[in-house]
Amino acid sequence: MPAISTRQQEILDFLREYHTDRSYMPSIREIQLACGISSTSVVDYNLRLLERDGYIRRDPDISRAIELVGESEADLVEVARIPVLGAIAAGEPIPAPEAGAYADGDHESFALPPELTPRDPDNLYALRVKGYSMIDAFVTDGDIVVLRHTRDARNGDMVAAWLPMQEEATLKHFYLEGENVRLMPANPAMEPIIVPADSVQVHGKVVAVMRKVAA
Amino acid sequence: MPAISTRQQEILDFLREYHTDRSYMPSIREIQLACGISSTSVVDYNLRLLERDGYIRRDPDISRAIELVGESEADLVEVARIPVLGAIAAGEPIPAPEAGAYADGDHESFALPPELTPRDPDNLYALRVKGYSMIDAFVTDGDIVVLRHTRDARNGDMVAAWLPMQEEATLKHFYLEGENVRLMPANPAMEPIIVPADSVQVHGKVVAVMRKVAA
DNA sequence: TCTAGCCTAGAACGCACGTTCTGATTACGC
DNA sequence: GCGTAATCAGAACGTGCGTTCTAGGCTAGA
Repeated sequence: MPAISTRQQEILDFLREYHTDRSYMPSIREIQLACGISSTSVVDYNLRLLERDGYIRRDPDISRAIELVGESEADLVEVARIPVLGAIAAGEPIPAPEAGAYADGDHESFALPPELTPRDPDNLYALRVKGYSMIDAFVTDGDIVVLRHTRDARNGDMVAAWLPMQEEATLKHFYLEGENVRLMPANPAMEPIIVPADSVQVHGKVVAVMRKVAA
Repeated sequence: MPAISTRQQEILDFLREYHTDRSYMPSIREIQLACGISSTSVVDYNLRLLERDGYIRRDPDISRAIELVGESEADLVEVARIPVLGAIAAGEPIPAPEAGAYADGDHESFALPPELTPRDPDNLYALRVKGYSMIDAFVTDGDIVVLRHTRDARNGDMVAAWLPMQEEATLKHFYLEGENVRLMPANPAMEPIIVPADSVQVHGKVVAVMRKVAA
């Protein structure tokens, strides 16, 4: 792209600023006023140059029909925003995903990249993993686990389970075996937990794991 | 939000469609034409209702100044797109992040959520983890590791290293100890690799890990 | 049947706004 | 200097476009 004059740069900046505020583009005369330009023809002249150099696109005879090309839109990806309800740690209760929390509560939110988003992005929430009690499942302290809220897990699912008797929360693989539920660590060196099915509360199944490594 | 008539729904749909195409809003008469409405006053009337019910916002006397409220913009987040250069597996060479690959090559790309993006989002690339040779670092088969390309790692960094002598690639913690480099697994049950510093090529340090759990 | 409210028509009004025309001013190479 | 091109001024023109006025067709309840 060719270099542009300070005036053109000024116009371009104003376009960006105006658009983010109002979501539509300024008129010629508004540009004139904002940039301290004396005539509409000067604005038109500079817009013409900006269009020739590929910075903007214009539709003739249409009001405010200026498009900023090549920027923003390409880097803007629609992502699912999911609430981070809290932390999951062995021994602490799992925060309940109360109704309405999914939309936009006062919770911290997290942008899940499209590549990791399941087909059905509803009822998703995230928990921050606390402690080192689930390293057997490649999940360690500080990780963010993304869960879909569900009460009935299928065999093999990795679930956030709450054991009311033991007052313990864990992240384990879920297996229903007759009357009992086996909560299975991924590490053969650790023992599975086997409890009656009615003394386990499944709060959700893990659909994604993310971790930021300390720089 | 109150229910809206089919005509209002039709207008709303057209607004969305038109805006995604042209990035500005249609005029009253364009809406009239597209929705098969006989009069501009009917369009204005319905737009008035849509505004009253909170679906859109309008600026009076300004052409095409219709904003769709509550949607899209809030869910659009600027994310860093990073290229997935290939896979890292023990025994296979690490794909070289050739110059220009960061921008937008023909590589698959991945949207890194802002929460996991480092301050400096340059020189980032991603590798798909193949095999189970790094489970000691909470990284398992199928994971996506995000790395920043760098040649000099600092002690404790988790790096993608290439050992030309052994023809082996690994993901390990890096420690420089005098003349030697110790590549340290996170699991005490596994032995560290100690090699001369000049026979190790650091290709990058891990800044994030992500995993999609099979549904 | 009358009336009230909701929705639709058609046309006209008038400002908003893109465009264009004629010059003036500045910048730059010779 | 001089000439050409680039940039800027000011004004006028024509139309795009929001707005409004009047009025007609619905349906429902009194």
